Amino acid sequence: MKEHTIESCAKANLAIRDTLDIVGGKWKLILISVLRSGKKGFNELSREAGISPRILSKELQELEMNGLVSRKVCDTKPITVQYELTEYSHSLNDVLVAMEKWGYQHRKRIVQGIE
Amino acid sequence: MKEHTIESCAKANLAIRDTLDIVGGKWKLILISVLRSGKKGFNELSREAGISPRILSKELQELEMNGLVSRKVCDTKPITVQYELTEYSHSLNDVLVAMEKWGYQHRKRIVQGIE
DNA sequence: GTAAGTACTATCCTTTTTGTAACAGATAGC
DNA sequence: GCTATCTGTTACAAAAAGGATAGTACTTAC
Repeated sequence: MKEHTIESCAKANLAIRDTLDIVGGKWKLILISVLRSGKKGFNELSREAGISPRILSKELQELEMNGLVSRKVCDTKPITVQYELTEYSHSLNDVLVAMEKWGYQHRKRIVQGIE
Repeated sequence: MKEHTIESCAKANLAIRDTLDIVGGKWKLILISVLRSGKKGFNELSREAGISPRILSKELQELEMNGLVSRKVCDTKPITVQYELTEYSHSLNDVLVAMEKWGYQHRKRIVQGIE
C-alpha cells in the first residue's frame, strides 16, 4: 500500500484527474456543499452560493448529467424547481469533509501567523 | 455534529471556498499528486504532469507561496532545481486520498455502466 | 565554437470561464 | 392591464486560463 511504483502513481494521478473532471472548477463543490443542507430552489441557490443564473444553470446541468444532483419540477403556484443531492453524491462525502477540515485549519493557521 | 444550522453551513461553505482558493484550479492538486512520489526537477514535472513550462512556473510559485511546495537549488553540473512537498502539504493527505478513491470508484462505475 | 541540457521567461494568441443585463414564459395579485 | 415572482435563456462583453513557440542564461561536452 505504501509502494510508489510507476503504475500506482500513474493510477493515483489519473484518479485525481478524473475527480477534477467531474467536480473541478470554481462552483461544483460549492454548490454541492450548499445543497448538503437540503434541497433548494434555483434562485435560492443563486443567492446562497453567490452565483449568477447563467453559470448556475450550466453547472446544475453538468452536475445532473453526472448523477450528483437531481432536478424536480414542483407543480406549485409559480412553478418551482427543487435541486437536491442524489444518493450517489454522498460518495463525495469524504472529499467534502476533508476539504472542509483543511480549509478550516488552514484559515486558523493563516490568522495565527498574522497575529 | 449533525446539526445544519445556518452558521455551521456558512462555516462549511467558507472552508470549502478557502480550500479551493489554495488548491483549486486545473493543476495544483495534480502537481501535488505527482510530487507525492518524490522530489522532481522542473522539466521532469513538466513532462510527468503534461503542463507547459509557463503555467508550471506560475503554479509552482503559488504553491511555494502557500507553503505547500519547497524549491531547492542544487549545485550540480548543470544547475538543477528540486521541487518537493513540504511537511505542511501532508495536511492535504486526506483530501488527496479521498479524491483518489472517488476518482477510482467513479471510473469503475462509469465503465460498468457502459458495458 | 557548436551542440545539448537545465530552468525558466517573454510574447503572442486562442480557448474557456465568468459576469452583466436583458428578456421570455407562466402564474398570481391588484 | 400592470406588476411581481420563479425559472431559466440569450446576447454581449470582460477576464482568466491555457497553449505554442522562442528566447535567455549558465554549464558541460565535443
